Amino acid sequence: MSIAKRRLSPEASRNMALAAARNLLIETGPQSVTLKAVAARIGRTHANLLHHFGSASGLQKALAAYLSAEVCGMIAQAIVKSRTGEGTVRDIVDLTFDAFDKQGGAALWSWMMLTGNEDALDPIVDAIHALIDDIGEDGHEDQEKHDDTLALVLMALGDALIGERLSGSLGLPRDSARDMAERQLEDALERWKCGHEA
Amino acid sequence: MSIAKRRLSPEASRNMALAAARNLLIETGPQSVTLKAVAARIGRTHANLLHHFGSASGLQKALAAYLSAEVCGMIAQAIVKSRTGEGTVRDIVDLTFDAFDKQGGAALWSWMMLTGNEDALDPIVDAIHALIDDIGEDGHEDQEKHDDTLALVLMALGDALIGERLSGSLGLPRDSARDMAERQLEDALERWKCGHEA
DNA sequence: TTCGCTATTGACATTTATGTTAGTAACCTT
DNA sequence: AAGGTTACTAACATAAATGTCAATAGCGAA
Repeated sequence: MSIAKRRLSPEASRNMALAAARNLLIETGPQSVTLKAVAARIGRTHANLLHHFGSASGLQKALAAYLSAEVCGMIAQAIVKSRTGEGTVRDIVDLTFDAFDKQGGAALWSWMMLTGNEDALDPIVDAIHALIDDIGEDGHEDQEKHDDTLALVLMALGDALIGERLSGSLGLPRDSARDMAERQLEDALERWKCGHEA
Repeated sequence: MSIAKRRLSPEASRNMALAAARNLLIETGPQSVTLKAVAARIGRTHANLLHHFGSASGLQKALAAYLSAEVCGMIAQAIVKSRTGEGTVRDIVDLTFDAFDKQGGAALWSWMMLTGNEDALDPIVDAIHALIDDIGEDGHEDQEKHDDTLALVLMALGDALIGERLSGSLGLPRDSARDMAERQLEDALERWKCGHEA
């Protein structure tokens, strides 16, 4: 029927759709990431998205993988810089918090958990695993290291969800949680170093 | 028409509905807390809930207030016990974590934030405010006190959402996050005490 | 007992998200 | 240029959630 649009490669179509979905997620929340809304952003129909992703949950899973890759790439860079002395511990904290907040990680992941779609979180868990192996001064895998990473991630997630609301109400500066996380991570790095030297 | 059920007082009806809604929230997540599902649990129709709560978002707000009261009452008790020496710091941590996890606080709270329903969170924020005034040995209101409370709450929220998934994948025991929170809160209490004596 | 109030319901309307299908046309290969 | 593959669309179908409304009947008050 009528005027068919210019054809895109399946990859280009998927990437455009995923970028649009991510922006939609960040701007207006997970519940607004619908086939119709995403399609409208890239000038297609929702049937087109079903063609490329198979189903709505297929789009969700693809979005999870897409966000994981994007976000973990950023954090990995910060860690590398930190190890070579170019970056600070605070950079790691900021990038982790941003990944959950500004990048939409918290919205996506908590939505997945709350809707029982836990499988979609596999890529991000794998990515965190990889980050833990990279973080710190060397490759040893202490229990402590996992503990401290867990605490950092949990605080980042919590902060992205309710940090603004809560710190505002308590009269705290917006980056109060980041300050706490920074302190804790610095203590942790110190501990790891000593433990290794001993 | 036909067979009308036995009439309940508005309060009894509301309380039954709210308890059902809370259980539904805990068991199957926020998206399953619909008028129809809640009504089915108490043997009524969804039109009945609309009669009592005005709208679906009215039910949500009432649920938020209901959960806040229930949960904060528990935590407040733990704090009182802790001050009289009957309870431990760990009790406070456990109750806070349970409030978000087993009591459904995290599901409700993050659901409200993600759906842009932030107003419904007022009662919880107020309750946290009240708790902060109670916590610790005395009534002084240091910045630090707020900081540490914020960290505790954020970790509890994060843990409720993805703690099981993440700690499991990292090979950590399930209560790893609680252990960390306990340590931090003990340090904090020590700091507050010293600051006050000085 | 009678009367008024209202808790309760069934039937209907609306909106929205997801999914299906057949047909069209753009692009690549030959 | 011809033909096949498939990206793309419109139209339809379906299911679920919310909301409206008139009618019924339980329950307390007079």
